[in-house]
Amino acid sequence: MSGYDPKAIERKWQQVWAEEKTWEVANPGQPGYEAAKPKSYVLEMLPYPSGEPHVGHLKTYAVGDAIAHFRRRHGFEVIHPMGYDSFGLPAENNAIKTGEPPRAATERSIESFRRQFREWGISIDWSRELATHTPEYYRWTQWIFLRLFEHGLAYRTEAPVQWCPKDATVLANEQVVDGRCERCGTEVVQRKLKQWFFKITDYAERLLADFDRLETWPEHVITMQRNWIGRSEGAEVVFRCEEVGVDFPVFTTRPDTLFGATFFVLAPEYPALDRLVAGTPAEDAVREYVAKAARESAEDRGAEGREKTGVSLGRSVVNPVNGEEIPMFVADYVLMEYGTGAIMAVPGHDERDYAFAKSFNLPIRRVIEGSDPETARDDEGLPYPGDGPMTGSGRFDGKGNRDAYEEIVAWLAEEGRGKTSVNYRLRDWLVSRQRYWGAPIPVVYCEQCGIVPVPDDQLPVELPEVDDYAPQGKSPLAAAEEWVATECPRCGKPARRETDTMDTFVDSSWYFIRYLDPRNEGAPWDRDAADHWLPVDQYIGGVEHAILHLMYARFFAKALADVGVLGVQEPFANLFAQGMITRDGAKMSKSRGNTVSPAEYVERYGADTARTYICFMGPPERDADWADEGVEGVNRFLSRLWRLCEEVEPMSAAELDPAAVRGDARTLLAKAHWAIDKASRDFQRGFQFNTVIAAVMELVNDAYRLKDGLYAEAEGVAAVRFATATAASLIFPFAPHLGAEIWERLNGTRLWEQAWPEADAELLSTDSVTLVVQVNGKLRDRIEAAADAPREELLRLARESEKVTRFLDGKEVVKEVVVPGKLVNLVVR
RNA sequence: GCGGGCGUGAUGAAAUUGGUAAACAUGCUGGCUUUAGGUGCCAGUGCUCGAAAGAGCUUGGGGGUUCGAGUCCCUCCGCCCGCACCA
Repeated sequence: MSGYDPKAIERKWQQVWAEEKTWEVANPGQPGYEAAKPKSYVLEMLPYPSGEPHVGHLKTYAVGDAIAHFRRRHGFEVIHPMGYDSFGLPAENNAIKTGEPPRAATERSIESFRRQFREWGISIDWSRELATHTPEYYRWTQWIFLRLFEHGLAYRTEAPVQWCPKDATVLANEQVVDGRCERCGTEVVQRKLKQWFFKITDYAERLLADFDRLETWPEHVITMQRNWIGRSEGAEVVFRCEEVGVDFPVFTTRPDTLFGATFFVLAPEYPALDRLVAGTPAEDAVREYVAKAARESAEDRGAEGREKTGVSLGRSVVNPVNGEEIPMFVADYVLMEYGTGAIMAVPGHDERDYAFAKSFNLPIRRVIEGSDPETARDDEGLPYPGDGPMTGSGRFDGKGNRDAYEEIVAWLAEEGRGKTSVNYRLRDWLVSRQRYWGAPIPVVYCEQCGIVPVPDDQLPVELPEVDDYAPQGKSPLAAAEEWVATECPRCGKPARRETDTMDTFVDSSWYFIRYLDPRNEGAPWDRDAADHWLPVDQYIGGVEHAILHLMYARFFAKALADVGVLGVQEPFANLFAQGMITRDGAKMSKSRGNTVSPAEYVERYGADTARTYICFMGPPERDADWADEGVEGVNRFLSRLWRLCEEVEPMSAAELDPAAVRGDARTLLAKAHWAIDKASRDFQRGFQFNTVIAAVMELVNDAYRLKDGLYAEAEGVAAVRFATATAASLIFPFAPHLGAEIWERLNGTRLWEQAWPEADAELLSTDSVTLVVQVNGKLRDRIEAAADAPREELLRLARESEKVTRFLDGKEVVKEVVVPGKLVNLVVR
């Protein structure tokens, strides 16, 4: 025996698949298009090519590839493409450090990723490969930008934005975590800058509503997005400052507490603030407070348990429900980004307002009775956030606060002082970056015409070569004078190009559509091709993209549908969020020195072992810790399967008649069909690959136990052959090279062209079954009985058992429970 | 604080509708093969008592429903993830 040689086997099949372009599929209307087959779009999130792929990538593509293979063998025409999210900061930061242009380093990484994906044997349609940093791709990223611009969905405005001093760029809200840059961990600061935004807030409602259109998404991902969008219902109520004649609308979720408002607060960034205090005694104090707030980081401002600070404005507003004048303050616990940047403060029923009122000695008033009868009406139980009857609220007294809520809003609306309102936490998506390595924003600034979009026929706006990649507070593109200086496409006069580039999340928000028609030079995609393949039937990736990428891509699909170039509202019908692979219980990182290099394991054990191990570690959605012993265990199993094949291959076998087979041959055959059944069900039940593989292991174990006896007869040999080929067939989605090799040796055909096996119901059922006998729910014996034995027969057998009678002696059986095929339970007293 | 997830042997984990807890794998122990080591094959391995037969106990803790609970209900504890001065 020559032993399991994964290297030789894997090289052989990878060559076959590459030469024959096995995994390529054609679009409708193209030669080779399979009209009869239902389509299935299986997609893993595209990798950011940096250095070498890591085990996280291996897991994503091992899981996705298993699904792709499974679907193909169920008769689907599976499209399974691959590409690279190749614009981005790491390559650029590397360029700043080493001087090597980002393009060179990126293309080297792509090369390495491509090679390893091939070595892993992933069944990719390479004819559709793309990279987002190529002009052929970002030309269409720019094209999409222009369409959004035309539809008012891309706009430029000056706004306070989050600036990362280290990466020297602004960031989207989603890319700031706890006041720090999501990428490098540096504290962000606020700056006021003119920036490009996408109007994702217009889509807040649809992004929420269309969760209903999704088939299978993990509940927690939906929840995270729902929280992020942060819809809250309430009312907008207008308070007026008579002294200066300005209206201050506020958003509140508690209009029922309006009578309890005892003061009013503006955010430090509130635009009308200057005007309010100019020339008043409060001016200096307010200016100072605002300046101090501006200096503080977002993280410090949001710190937990922070003392409430603020300054009185010396002005007041009128509460529209009772005409009362209440004092105005500026305080940093009110955020300009949320609501209207102003609040009515109800210290009796809001904790934050309560804390502020305590510090500033402001009145605290109860307007809703508490639930505790002892303190329902006095000030002991304040602040009280719950429900109850209204009090101190004029004509609403005695009503439940929920009813009063509706009536107060209706009344305000009549008076023109308020209306129902819905507020979102979601902000518009800030897409400009003051960095080099991204798609240039395709607009031109003309003194005469203003912002002028670059015409479609002048795309792509190519990224110019520059000498210095280091950002100087503005994009390195600004230094490319020749490139910046252009002429206005509208009037022909000298004009300047936009020097910011687009957030890389823009690139990855539509790549899955480009795959469908990747070489199209006249359009981003052919509409028929997109309509045919979309939506993605199964999307696979890490949960770290739950909000950013997945929400942006959902927004893009809707926006593109509105633009009229796409036919789906939701790009990803089913999402599978895989768990992380850890080492020694910790996230892998270079600084920790606990990384696992897939290449090393592929070299030592082969890709089949590495892939199968990853799928065997546990349910793929769960985090799992890498263990070298586990890899060896899986390698041992694949070797066992291989040796079984080598052993039976040369033996002569008889034709098998499943109906006539008896004895061990039948036992093994039945086991094979059990494995088919189990594997098929578990595969579909949430991709429980670990138990699929365990079932194949059981089959191989049984074959080993029975084979020596079976080899005596040609029928027995046939049974072992069948078990071996079945094991190869079932393990194929995880170990495609080994599966294909064994199948070819035993059956002479190509495994991936064979339909997924179906279990023979005849062989799944057995004549006799083992039943458990319990007395008072405790296991006492097991009995063999005919599968169709009647209840009386089962009870007789159970009572006859010696092990059972011991527990029945001197007792009275008060109840007999019989579950056919499972158990008998005798209840005694 | 709000939302979501999880808690089962020495370890990774199984357990379709409530019906044999611990499949499969790792690790460990023993046997066979081998000059030896490794590999390979076979067997054993939840805990306690017991020489054994056997008995009792066991799914984070406590309680409940049921003939029967890892699974359903209540309650408490612990860990992980997301959001968080969001009006």
